[in-house]
Amino acid sequence: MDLSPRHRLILKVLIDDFVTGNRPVGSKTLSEKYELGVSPATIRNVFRDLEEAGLINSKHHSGGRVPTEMGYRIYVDNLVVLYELTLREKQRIQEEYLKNQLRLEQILMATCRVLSLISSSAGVVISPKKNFDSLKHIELIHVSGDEVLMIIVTRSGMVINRNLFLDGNISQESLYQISKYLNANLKGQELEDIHNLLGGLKEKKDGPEDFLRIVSTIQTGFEIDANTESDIYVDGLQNLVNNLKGEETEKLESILSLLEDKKALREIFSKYVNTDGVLTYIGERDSDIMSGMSIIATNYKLGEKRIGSMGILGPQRMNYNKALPLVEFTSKLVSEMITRISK
Amino acid sequence: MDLSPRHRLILKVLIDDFVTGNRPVGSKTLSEKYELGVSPATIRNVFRDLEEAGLINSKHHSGGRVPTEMGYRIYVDNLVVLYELTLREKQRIQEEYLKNQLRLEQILMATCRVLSLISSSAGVVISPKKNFDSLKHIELIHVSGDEVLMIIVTRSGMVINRNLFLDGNISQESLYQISKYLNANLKGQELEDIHNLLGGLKEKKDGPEDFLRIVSTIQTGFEIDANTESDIYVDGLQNLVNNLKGEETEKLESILSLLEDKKALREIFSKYVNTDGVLTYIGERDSDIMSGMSIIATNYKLGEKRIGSMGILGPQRMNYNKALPLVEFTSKLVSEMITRISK
DNA sequence: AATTAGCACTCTAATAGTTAGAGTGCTAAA
DNA sequence: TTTAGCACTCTAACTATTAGAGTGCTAATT
Repeated sequence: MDLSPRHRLILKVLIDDFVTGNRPVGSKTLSEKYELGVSPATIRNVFRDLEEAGLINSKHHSGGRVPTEMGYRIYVDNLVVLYELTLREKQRIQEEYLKNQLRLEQILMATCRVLSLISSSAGVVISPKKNFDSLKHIELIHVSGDEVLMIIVTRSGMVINRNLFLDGNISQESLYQISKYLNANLKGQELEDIHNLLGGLKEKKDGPEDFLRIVSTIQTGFEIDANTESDIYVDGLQNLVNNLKGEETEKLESILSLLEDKKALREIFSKYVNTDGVLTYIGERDSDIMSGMSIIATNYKLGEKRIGSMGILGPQRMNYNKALPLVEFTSKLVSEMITRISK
Repeated sequence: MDLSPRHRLILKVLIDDFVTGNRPVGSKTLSEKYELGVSPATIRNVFRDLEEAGLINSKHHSGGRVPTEMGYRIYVDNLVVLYELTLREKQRIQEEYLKNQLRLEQILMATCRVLSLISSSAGVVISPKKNFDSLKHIELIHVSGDEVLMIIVTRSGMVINRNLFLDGNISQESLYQISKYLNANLKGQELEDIHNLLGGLKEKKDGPEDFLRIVSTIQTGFEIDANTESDIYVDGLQNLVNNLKGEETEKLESILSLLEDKKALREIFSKYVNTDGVLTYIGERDSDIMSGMSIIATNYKLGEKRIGSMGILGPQRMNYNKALPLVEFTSKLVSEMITRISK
């Protein structure tokens, strides 16, 4: 399936045109609108080849051609000429961050807003995976009776609250001592490792007496389920309505329920945390929910460490040439900001 | 504009029918479908009166009648016969809560889900107003250098985190002492009052020396902006798509952006916090954003105190007879649960 | 006096027919 | 290998037509 330069060119302009105009593209229009140097008849011949290769499609006998998922795949991987964000656009993005830049939560929210605003699709940002974040501070607070509030501050700036229930009463004084001990010994470790470490200390009975009495409970506080314990930010739903205008409303409904289903969304986006570069997922025809839709996503980092994922979700027919650089640029910016505030 | 019983009856069945069938209602259908004991001609006469009174409308000369906002108003206030939730429905609601019932956040989320599921509209829940919540526990934690994390646990179960920056360094020991002092003196007070109290202590230089040194900063931590500091839960967006199917997509777009605009949403719903009973807002023709839509909302309580608001947002043409009891029942349930967990 | 039957009229939504425009594949010529 | 030419196809837009439901008015009925 190696394509000649002409085949590639024609596939590219076909997709460019389809993405802009949202209607099937015919040989005549293509030759008139773009200076391809070949006649419609030649284009038709190329179309035939592309159709045989499964890269384009036509719904009706004389209805013009439309890219298939595979066509988009080739386009995104090889053909798209990335648009360079203008200075104005970059400024606009940066301004959005300047409004409130102190807290992690606000940075992520702004990121989501930026993604949706500039791409005219839905922006999605998943907060850092907590289990790989590292401990900045821990504190145990006696709330009432046998109830203890455990506060974990992580390096990336998240604050995790846990309600723990002990077997018996414990004084705030003891809790202070235990907090002190925990901070001295665990600071800087990843939360997931801490869970294991605590297991070890429990086994070896290593540590102050008060601490050993409640170590099991504390350990459960460090059980972090990556699948339920990250926040998800979604923005720009109205863009989806706009983009899917005219298509069946069921599509819109199913996408909206996907975007409301935190668990499913997390599952979809989580795979981008641990892969570098901006990736494009193009919904397949048979997988009902994402059919006709694409996701452009990447990760963001704290220092050199990939901690979360972000991206945009829009119709397959979207401006990849702008969306890809947007996601890339924004992710770098977020990473910088997060790295800065964690110092 | 006092309506005879017959006028009221006909307005009621007209709206009942329109809400169910979503198409304009004519005199003949009405007389055939319902046993009104009068002929179509009589119904037509009644229609004329109702039309003169501004309660119903017809878009085209022979296009059947449709209720106006005023018509809905009368219907909701005087005519609707409330549906009694079946035992099954009540059970279903309670089950939704049983899945995760420990934390306030989860209760509110479940409430939102219930509202949207059963009403087939969008559910909206606003978390408790923080400034009227009362203090259960406060703790100051030294994070690094001059940065202090202030944790406030409220009676209703919320945990508020604040990053404070002091003028100079302070030891964790001092912070423990200050926390102790604050808990001893402020526990049980409303957060807003605490802000004022701290001002008084600052004036009078009343309290331990360490405390007075940072009282101003602590005070700023209690500045709570009710307009930005409550969480909002929204669920059931796909229902809106379904309900507004067939209408212009602009409506859907504007409603979705409203639901994404936390500030606006909060503004709309906040007025229900301090009024008792289930209220119905019926969007007016000229106010663009809510035209064609209705809100059914009420508050929920901690003990006897109204602390937050909740409700559903759907098309004007909705099942008021079911929506109203749903909101009422659910709000009572939430109030009970919140009251229980705060003990 | 209130209600209803009858009637002529109106409007929508569904159906079918027509046509211009864009697109197609194939063949033969360049 | 490319292109011109041609016969054919399909859609979307437009027009007619019609059945069905609804209306207001008037005169008859209760």
